[in-house]
Amino acid sequence: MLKKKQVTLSDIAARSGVAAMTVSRVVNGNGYVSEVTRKRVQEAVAEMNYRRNGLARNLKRQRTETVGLVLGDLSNPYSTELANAVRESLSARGYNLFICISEHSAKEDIAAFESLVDHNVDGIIVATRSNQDGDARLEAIANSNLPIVVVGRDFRNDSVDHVSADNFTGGFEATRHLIDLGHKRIAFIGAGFENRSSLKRLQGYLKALDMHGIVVDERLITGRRESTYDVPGYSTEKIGYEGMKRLLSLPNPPTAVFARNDFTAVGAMSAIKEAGLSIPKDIAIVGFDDTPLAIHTMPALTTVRQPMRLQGQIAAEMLLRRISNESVIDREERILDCELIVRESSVALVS
Amino acid sequence: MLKKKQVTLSDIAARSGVAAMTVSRVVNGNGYVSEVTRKRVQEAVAEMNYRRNGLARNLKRQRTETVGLVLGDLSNPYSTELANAVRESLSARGYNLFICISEHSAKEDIAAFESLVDHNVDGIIVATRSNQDGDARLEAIANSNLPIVVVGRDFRNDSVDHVSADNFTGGFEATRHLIDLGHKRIAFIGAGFENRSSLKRLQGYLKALDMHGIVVDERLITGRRESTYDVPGYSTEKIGYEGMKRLLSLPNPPTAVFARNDFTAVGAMSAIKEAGLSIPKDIAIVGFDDTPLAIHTMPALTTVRQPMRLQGQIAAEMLLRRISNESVIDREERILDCELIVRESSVALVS
DNA sequence: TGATATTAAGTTAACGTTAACTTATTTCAG
DNA sequence: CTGAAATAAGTTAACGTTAACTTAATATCA
Repeated sequence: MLKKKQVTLSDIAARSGVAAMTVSRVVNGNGYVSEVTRKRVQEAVAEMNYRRNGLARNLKRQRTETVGLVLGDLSNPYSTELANAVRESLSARGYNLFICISEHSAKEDIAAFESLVDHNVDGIIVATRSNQDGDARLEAIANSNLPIVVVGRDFRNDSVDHVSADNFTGGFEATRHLIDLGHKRIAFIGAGFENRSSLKRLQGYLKALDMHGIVVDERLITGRRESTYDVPGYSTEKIGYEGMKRLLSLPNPPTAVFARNDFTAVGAMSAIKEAGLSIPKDIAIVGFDDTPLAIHTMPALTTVRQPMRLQGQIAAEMLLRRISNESVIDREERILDCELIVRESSVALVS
Repeated sequence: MLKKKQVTLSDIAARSGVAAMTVSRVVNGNGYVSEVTRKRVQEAVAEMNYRRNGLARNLKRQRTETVGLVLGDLSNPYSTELANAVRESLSARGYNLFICISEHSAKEDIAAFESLVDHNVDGIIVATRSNQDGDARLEAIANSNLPIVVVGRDFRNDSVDHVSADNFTGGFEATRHLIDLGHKRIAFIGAGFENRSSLKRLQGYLKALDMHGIVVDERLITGRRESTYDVPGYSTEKIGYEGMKRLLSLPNPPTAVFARNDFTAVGAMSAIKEAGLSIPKDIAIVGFDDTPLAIHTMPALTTVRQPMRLQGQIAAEMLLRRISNESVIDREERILDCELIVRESSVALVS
C-alpha cells in the first residue's frame, strides 16, 4: 500500500464545493465565511484529514514566526535555562523555537546556521562558542539582514545584538573572595593560560591577583586547550578532576581553586577528597554558574550565579525587536551582573 | 534605511545574463554548466549576497531533509545524550535536526508538533511524557502519514515505531539487588503509588517485592503526582530531598531506597546526610540512569544504566527507514536492556 | 428610499524554487 | 563524416498557499 498524497486546499475546496480561498479562510479563521459554509468546509477538512502545508504558507506570507537557537551543547544547565527562558518569551509572542546543537564543532555550527536559514526562520539566537569559520558564516548571514542576537560570547557586527553575563567581574569577585579569605596560592581550573584572551572568567581571575599584588604562577592555571572541540559536554567534570590531580602533584599545591564552572568544580572536589584532603580546610573551592548541583555537593559549593533566565529573556526581546522593525536599527549590548554565592566550600584560612 | 528585499534566483540570473534555472544549477552543483558561466554566476551570487530560499526549495522538492525531536525537558542528561545521538545519526545521513521543548506541558507538546508539521519536517521523534491531548494530536499526525518514532514512552499506533529501555526489568533488578543485600523495608521515591500503571520502574519495584514475598507498604512509595506538569526539570532533586524527609519521619523508616532517577537519588542522599545518617550503612540507595553525576556523589551511587545513545541511534534509524520507504511498513518495537551498576551507595546489611 | 457599509464569497497572481522537457551545440567512436 | 551521446543551456509549469482585488448579495442608516 502506497502512502497517500498530501491533501491540499483545493482538494477540500473540491469536496465541499467552494473555492480554495474560502477553505483558507476557514482554516485560518479570518475573512468572511458564513456559518453554513464554515461547517461544510470543516467537515471536509476532518474527513480528509487535511493539514496545511506550512512551507507554502510561509513562502507566501514571507515569515515563519519561528526563531532558531544554536547551542554548543545541551549538557550544561546554562544551556537548558537559556533555552527555556527563550522559549517562554517567544512563546508569549506567538513565536516557535527550534533548537540546534553544534557540539562545539565549527562544522556543525555552520550546518545549524544553514539549516535554520534554509527554513527561513525569522531570526537566530547564537549561544555557541566563537570560532573562525562559524563566525564568518554568521557574518554573512547577518549581512543578508536576518536578525541575529548572540548570547554569552563575542561577536562584533553592527546589526547583531549582544547579551551576556559579566564573566569578567564574576571571575574577579570569585578570586577576590578567595584572596579576602587569606589565600595566596589560588589555582584556576578549566582552561590554560593561553586562553586568557578569550576567556573573561580567567581574565577576571588574573586581574584580581594582579590588583592584590599576587604574582601569577602559570602552573596553577590548568585545563584543556580551548581549541579542542571534540569533547562531549559532561567531560568538564573530568577536566576538573584531572586538572586538580595535576595541581595536587605540584611541589607547592594551591590552597584554593577557582573553577571555570560548577561541573569542573565538582570534578576537582572529587580529586581533593580522593587525596584525603578536606574542603575547605585544606583547599577552598569556588565554582561558576550556580547550577542546581551546587547546593547538593559536599560541602555545598561557593559559586558565582549568572542570570541565565534573564539572558534568555533579553535575547528573545532583542531578537523580536529586530524582527518587528522594518528599518535597520542600532546594535544593542547588555552585560548583566553576576552574584557571588558564598557557601561552605570556601572559608577563611586559619593563619 | 529600509531593509533590503530578498535576493532571488532571477535577480542573479538577470545580473549574470543567464536563465534562473542555470543559476539554480550552479548553486546546487548539479546539471550541466560550463566553467565560464559557473564563474560568472558565482560572482553575481557573491556580489549580491544571495541565499537560497529554503521554503521555496523545500516546497518544490517536497522534502526538507529535516527531522524534529520533541523533548519534555532539557535538564535531564538523558535528553542530552538522546538528542546528541539522534543528531549524529541523522547528520551522517544528511538530515538536520530541530529540537523542540515542551516543558512537560500538553499545550506545548501540541505547539511543538504543530510547529514541526508546519515546517514540513520529514519525520518526528517524540520523547515527551505521554499525555492525553498531546497523544490525540500525535495520533492525527501519524494518520496523516508523517513518519513518527516514540522514545521511552507509551504510544500505540500501527505506523509509529517505538524504542525504549527496559525500565520494568531495570526497576526490578535495582529492587532485587537491594533485597539480595538483605533489605526488607525498601522505599521508592519519585512517584506515588497511584502512578504504578504508567511508570514501568515502579512496576518493576513492585514486582520484585512481590516475588520475594515482601508486602508493599504504600507509605514507602512517595513522590509528586505524575499528572503535575508545571515542574521545571531539576526539581527532581527537590522531590528526592522532600520525599526522603517524609520517609525519615515515618515511625519505621526504610533501610533502603530505590530512587526513580539519579537526580532524585542525589536529593534523597542530601536528606539522609542532613539527618546525620550514613549511606549505605543506615540507608542504602539505588538510582536510575547512570548520569555522569553518579560516580561523583559521596558515596558513589549504585544505579541502573540505560543505553541512551543507543536509543537515539535506533530512533534515528527507525525514522529514516520510514522516511525512505515509499509504502506503508509494519510497526517496529525495540526494548533495550538496562544494566545494574553497583557502586558504594548500596552494600549488604550486617544482620 | 437611495446610498453606503458590511458580509460572503470567487478570481488572479504571485511567493522562489526546481523537475521535466526542449533546444542547440559539441564530442567522438566507427 | 555521419550520427549517437554528452554537454550547455533555456522554457514551462507546477509545489500549496494567501494577499489583493473583484463581484454580488444583504444590512444599515440618514
